[in-house]
Amino acid sequence: MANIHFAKIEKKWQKRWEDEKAFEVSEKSKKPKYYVLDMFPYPSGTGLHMGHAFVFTLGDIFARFKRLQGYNVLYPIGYDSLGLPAENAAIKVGTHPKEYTANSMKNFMKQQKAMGWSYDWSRLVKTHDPEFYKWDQWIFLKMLEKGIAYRKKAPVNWCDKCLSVLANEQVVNGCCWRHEDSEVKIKHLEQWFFKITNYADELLEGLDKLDWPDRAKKMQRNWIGKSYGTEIVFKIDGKSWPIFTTRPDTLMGVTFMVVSAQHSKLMEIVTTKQKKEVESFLKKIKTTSEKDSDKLNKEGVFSGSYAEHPLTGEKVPIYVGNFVLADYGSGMVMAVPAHDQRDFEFAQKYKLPVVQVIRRENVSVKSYLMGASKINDEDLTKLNIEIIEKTEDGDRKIIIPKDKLNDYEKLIINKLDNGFWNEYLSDEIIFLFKHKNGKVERIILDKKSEEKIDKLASEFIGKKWTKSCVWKWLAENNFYTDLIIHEDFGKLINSGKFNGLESKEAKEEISKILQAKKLGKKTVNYKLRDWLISRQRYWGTPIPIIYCDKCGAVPVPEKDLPVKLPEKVKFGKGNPLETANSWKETKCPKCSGKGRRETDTMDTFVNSSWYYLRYTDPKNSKEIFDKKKANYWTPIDQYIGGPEHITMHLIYIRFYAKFLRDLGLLKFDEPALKYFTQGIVKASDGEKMSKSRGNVVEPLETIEKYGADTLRLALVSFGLPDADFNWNEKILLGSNKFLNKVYDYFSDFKSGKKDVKIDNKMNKSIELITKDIENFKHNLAVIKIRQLFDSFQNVKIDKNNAESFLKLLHVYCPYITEELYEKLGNKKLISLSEWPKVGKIDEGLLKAEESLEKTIEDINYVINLIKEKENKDVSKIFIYVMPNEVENFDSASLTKRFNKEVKVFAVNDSKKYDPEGKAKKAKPGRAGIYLE
RNA sequence: GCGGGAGUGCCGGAGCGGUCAAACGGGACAGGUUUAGGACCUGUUAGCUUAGUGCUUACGAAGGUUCGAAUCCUUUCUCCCGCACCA
Repeated sequence: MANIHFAKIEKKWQKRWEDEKAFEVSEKSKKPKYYVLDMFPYPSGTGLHMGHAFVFTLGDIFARFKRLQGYNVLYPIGYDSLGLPAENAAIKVGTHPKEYTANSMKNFMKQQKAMGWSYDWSRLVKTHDPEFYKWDQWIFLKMLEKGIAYRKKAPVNWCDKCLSVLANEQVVNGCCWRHEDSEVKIKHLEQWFFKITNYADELLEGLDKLDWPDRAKKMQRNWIGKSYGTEIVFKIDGKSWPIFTTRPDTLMGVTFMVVSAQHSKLMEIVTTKQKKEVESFLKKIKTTSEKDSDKLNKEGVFSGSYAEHPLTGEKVPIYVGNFVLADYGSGMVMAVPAHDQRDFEFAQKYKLPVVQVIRRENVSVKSYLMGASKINDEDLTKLNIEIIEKTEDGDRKIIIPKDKLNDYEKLIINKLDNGFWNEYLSDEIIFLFKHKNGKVERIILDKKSEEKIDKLASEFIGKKWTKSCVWKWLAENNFYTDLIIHEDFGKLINSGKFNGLESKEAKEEISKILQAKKLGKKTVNYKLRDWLISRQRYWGTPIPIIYCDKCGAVPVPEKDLPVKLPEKVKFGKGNPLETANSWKETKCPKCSGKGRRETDTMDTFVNSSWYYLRYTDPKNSKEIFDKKKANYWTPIDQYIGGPEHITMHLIYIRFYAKFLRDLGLLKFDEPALKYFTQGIVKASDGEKMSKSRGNVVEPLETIEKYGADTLRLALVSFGLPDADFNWNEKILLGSNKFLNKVYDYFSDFKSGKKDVKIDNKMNKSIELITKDIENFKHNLAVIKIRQLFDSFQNVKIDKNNAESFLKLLHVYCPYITEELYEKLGNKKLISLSEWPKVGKIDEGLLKAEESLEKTIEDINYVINLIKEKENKDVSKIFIYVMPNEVENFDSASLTKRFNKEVKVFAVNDSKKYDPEGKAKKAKPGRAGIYLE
């Protein structure tokens, strides 16, 4: 077998594609448009890695596929070239980020071209180009105008290694997203924000329309975190303090309040008496709380103040707690320990009362059977009562089936000693007291009956039964707690006039009453925060603002854009732009007085939030883009990228689209209709590929050794593209082998006759493969392509089918298919040809082939068997088939295949040779056979 | 804790109500070819059985729905990923 000269072929076709501008497109086409987009790469110095090779190959396959299907496909590429790594390299190696970036890009481009990706290079976009980031600045000014961009002093996440602040989305487990070992600190700084929360609702609702993986949609929903609830006003010292809750139905169970330790108005609540204690508490949690990724212990301290319960007017103590978020809701919560796990933990720790106000239906009945020596275990098991624990003194913890509750009551009334009691918990805690005279009293525990129960209990056992004692007991024994402490909905108890209401009704009712009293209203809350865009770094888009002592923060006029990055700055000591004095000092655009430029730059996610639009009109120097062009190409029909971008990039890009739409520039709501997330390429040992582990496989090296087509084919053959997979050298070799066979077959191609069977198989394959590609099931499509090849590799097929086959393979292996397509006599590029059409499919014929295959299998099996058992070689094969199937069995080709004499008979052929009556074994679709 | 996904042969992985002992690859084994190795070709690869078309177990575990389940439902175990004190 000849080895393919990949390098030569690759070079040849790269040049042809370039010379013919094969993949350059314009909006002046009659074909329908289709926008395929890969997330543009950050050009790092290390070059393209296998992960890149994989994603972009997926994109290229899809772009080529759509192109062949007759779409006007926009498949652009660019570089997300602003960003921290370039700057950090600058610090480390001493090069300027610009140089570093230029080198990286050069390196990238070479590799990208080698992979055979069919980009429209004429639309290349680089975000570090002032002609690009000029429009970042322009959008910023527009946002400022519309009140979307604003500046405020805020507690921000600070990473000591980045020497910059981070967006909320960039904080991972309390650490920096790029530096896992760098704890994020809280600093208070004046920073620029984008009011993404204005679009929270739309960002949430828009998800329904998108053809995205469920996982991605769910993650975004979760990130936006909309929750419906009620704002309830608690009065503290006559002042109103609203809090947010999703469970107003538990309002009557509030036993204390907790305010966040980071609350900005915390000290207004703390009394002078408690001040010292609170302060030392604050100090303590500052030093301990930070790194805990596990749930941290709930801790707190009494503030000294009390809040007024909006319904009962009762005084509720306020605690300062470490577990309440300052920036969610209002930074204070009403604590309902019976129906919130965190509140319960806190209540237990600080011995605060717990009041159950929601009762669940249909939960098992539990009882603690004290004393009751006359009741033996058999009595209980007879009633199907489960004894879960027995104490030394004969007490039993039991679970009673709901329907046996009456029987249980009867049993204990009969057998309980006079002058004793039993309590159990069904929907409520029920006490059965059996007096000395035999009278039985049944009392349900609530606030009113508490005193009476207390009295009776002390009469009976001589010591006081109090609620606090029960709670202590509960805490120690954990027996009833799961029935009382729960977060479920149910019916209200212990809630005065709301008793008996369902949670849902109670929510409405209580909200209504609060609203009437002006002490509350229904409201919504989001987890989503405004986007903090200020970064104290150099290699980003300068924020176009000039500070003036007289005029304040003045936007740079549009005509003065772009505000270019100064070249001469000092790296490594704080914010580099601070060191560019001649750049920093400028005139105030308003009063022409002394002005000072904003030295912060924008988060680089700003660039990727709209780059896809610039591709539609990349060289426009007058506008951000031509509206007509942009609206012709967009929205993106198929977006492809990593799962790590779901909560950052993909939220921001949607936000930007909505803002630009509101500016009147765009006509759509959602920028990316379909989104595909690829899996991660891991090393063959299942670990991440990394230099330190020494398990990295370099795309470029692989290309040199096996060819780009081999690499591309192998990458999609590993498994489903959206699942992670491990690198496997064998699959690479297998792919290479296959391509060699294909190359051999077609490079020496002589057209055969048209064949119905091959047509049929081809048509079926086209149908299935098209579907697979459409759904990104490339591993399956490749298998079908291989099977298709297997089916004809020993015969001559006609030119039409040959071309169809090459086109199917082309999306995966563009180079050799171009080469072979040319060898078939085509002058035009296969890249710009047409996807094969599905012709008529004869399912019957396919079945007939299947049955032929099965028969061949049978024959092979028996040949082996005879050889093994009798050590005889078979020389003649007789096949018996249904009369209508005879035509499917061509004895000549079978003779050739087995290199033995083959005779085919219809089962009803009276002249057939059949000494053992094997014809009787024949069934429709399966032949009978006899060998000798 | 919450949310998502997955558990199939020696391995990677198809199948997602009957056509399944399970595509396709890899590995292993046997045979052919070859000076040998490699490469290539042919076949076998749950168990039993019969010269194949038969039976029995199998699709993490246990139940259920159905004439029929790897496929649907319930419970449970394990693993992976994302979010995480969001009131």
